[in-house]
Amino acid sequence: MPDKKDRFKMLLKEKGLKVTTQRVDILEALEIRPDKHLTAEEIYEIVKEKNPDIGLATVYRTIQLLAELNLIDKLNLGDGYVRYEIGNMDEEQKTHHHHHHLICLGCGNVLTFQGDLLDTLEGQIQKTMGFEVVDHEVKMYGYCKDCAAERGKE
Amino acid sequence: MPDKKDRFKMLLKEKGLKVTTQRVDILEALEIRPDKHLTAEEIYEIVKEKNPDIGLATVYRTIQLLAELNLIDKLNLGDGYVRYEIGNMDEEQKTHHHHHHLICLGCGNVLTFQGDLLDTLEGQIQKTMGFEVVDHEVKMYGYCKDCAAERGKE
DNA sequence: CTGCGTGCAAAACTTTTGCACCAGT
DNA sequence: ACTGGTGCAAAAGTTTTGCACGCAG
Repeated sequence: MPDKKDRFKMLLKEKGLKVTTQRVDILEALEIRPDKHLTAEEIYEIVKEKNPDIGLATVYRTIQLLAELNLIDKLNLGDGYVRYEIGNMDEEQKTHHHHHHLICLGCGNVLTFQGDLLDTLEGQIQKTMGFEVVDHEVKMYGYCKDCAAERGKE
Repeated sequence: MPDKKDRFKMLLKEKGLKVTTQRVDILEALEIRPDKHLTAEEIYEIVKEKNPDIGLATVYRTIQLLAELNLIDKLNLGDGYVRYEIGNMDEEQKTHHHHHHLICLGCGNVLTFQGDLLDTLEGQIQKTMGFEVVDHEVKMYGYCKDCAAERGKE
């Protein structure tokens, strides 16, 4: 895949916006982080290591920009923080995200899964209710393999 | 179905908690309202019509209580407000809620649907990933029948 | 140069908490 | 009476906004 940073820079130029170090740093933070699902504050802390002068307001403003450009997805785990993750869709596939999350009630980890069954469900909704589905978000709460085993022992 | 208010009062007594007018008023507000999915502030406004002296803090405290008793469900539409709706489950069926919402991007209405297909999906997740699903929440964004028709015209 | 973007601080907003008073049991 | 509940106001916490300065184009 083409580097996400390049795509970002391209989009900025297209729209007559400026490519600043802060904006690139913030995208990088989201890209590098393996555990994903970062809050604004977490992104701020990461970027500050490299660029201590950055302001939290800039993080919020850039996050909003990135979401508008469909480069990142908003995600709400219900813990009071809004979280963000890099979108994993292809170039032009701007619609239909893949927000399928398994949230472990034991360790708090968030896994992702690919649900092709959702398409069937959407077809059903379209037919029975006339509701035209554009995007969806699915959250499953439960226990991951390890935590389920741990609980089984007790 | 047995009156939800009676069930609430019963549960309160069981736990040695008090049945106050405020608590009953708040449950009533959630029960009466047809459009459901109310924010704390909205509940506050509704109850204030009947009991102008109520405080917003009491609404928050009661909401928390009702959620703990599984009488209402938390719901996050991603618009910055936490919302609440009366649970539609049977007496003892405390696990596995039915948070299946269709959110219309046109008119903003929120519809509900019953998704039996989700069970299939859960079985698949259990098998392939060893993740034990306890509860789930599904949100579909799109256009309801009316709004889809409206958009078709243009 | 021109104007968009940034940092800082203050504001805005939702939700929580401390405390004195009040009401249900 | 006792104890938990309420209202008010202040606090806490996240996100937004106004403004002067600085940097990208």
